[in-house]
Amino acid sequence: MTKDLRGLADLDRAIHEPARLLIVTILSTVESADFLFLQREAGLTKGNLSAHLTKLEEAGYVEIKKTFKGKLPLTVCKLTKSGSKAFAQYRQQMVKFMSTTG
Amino acid sequence: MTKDLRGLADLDRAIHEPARLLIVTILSTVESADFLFLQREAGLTKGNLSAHLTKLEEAGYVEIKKTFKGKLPLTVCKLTKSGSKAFAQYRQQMVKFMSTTG
DNA sequence: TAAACTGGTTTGTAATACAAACTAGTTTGC
DNA sequence: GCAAACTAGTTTGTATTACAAACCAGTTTA
Repeated sequence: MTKDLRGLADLDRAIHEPARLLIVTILSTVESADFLFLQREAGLTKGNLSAHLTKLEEAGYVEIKKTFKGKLPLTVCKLTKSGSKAFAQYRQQMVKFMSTTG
Repeated sequence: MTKDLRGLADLDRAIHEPARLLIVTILSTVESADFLFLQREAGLTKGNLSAHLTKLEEAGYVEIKKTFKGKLPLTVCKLTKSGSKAFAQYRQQMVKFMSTTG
């Protein structure tokens, strides 16, 4: 397994951005997560989180379901199959390029 | 070694950007590199490379020496001590967060 | 019934990545 | 000898972005 460093230029930008990387990493550890949980966990402002979730949704990586908990809105997010795959590949690339052995 | 995922938000953005991550990774494999070598190796346009090198220099991560090879300009770049350290830490973080074990 | 709160989205703005256009000097062709 | 083409970069213009402040629709509290 050789490192063609140029592969670094092809990193998936939808995932690579730190805030989204954090969101996706969190989502990869749970079955699903609601908006406020993600906000607390990631430490993002609502506006910022909302924007990043929209990007991830547009990329097809996160599925967003709007429902209600009692009378209040509830936004539930989960990684799609495609999102899981993309994240797995991103991790593989990163570990490959960043590990010292090689 | 526990993963506090929030650490992902603190990734060094001077390094994290893909083009710069590529540049820094290349520089970490050589003692020094001139502008055109970096351009070929990284596959960046001159303008883009120039801008990224300036950023890395401003961050104190790359030292840029302008000299001449014969009569033509020669720009030689190398990682500073601080740059090497920052890159090592970046890699550590990334491997820590992206490895599946844990 | 108005004020404050909840769970978000939209909007404005500053920073960024990028390539095209430019610059300063050099070599080549005629 | 001088214009045209080339070298090695830098600066400038633009489109995209990340981000938080302002906003919004509905709900609870006073």
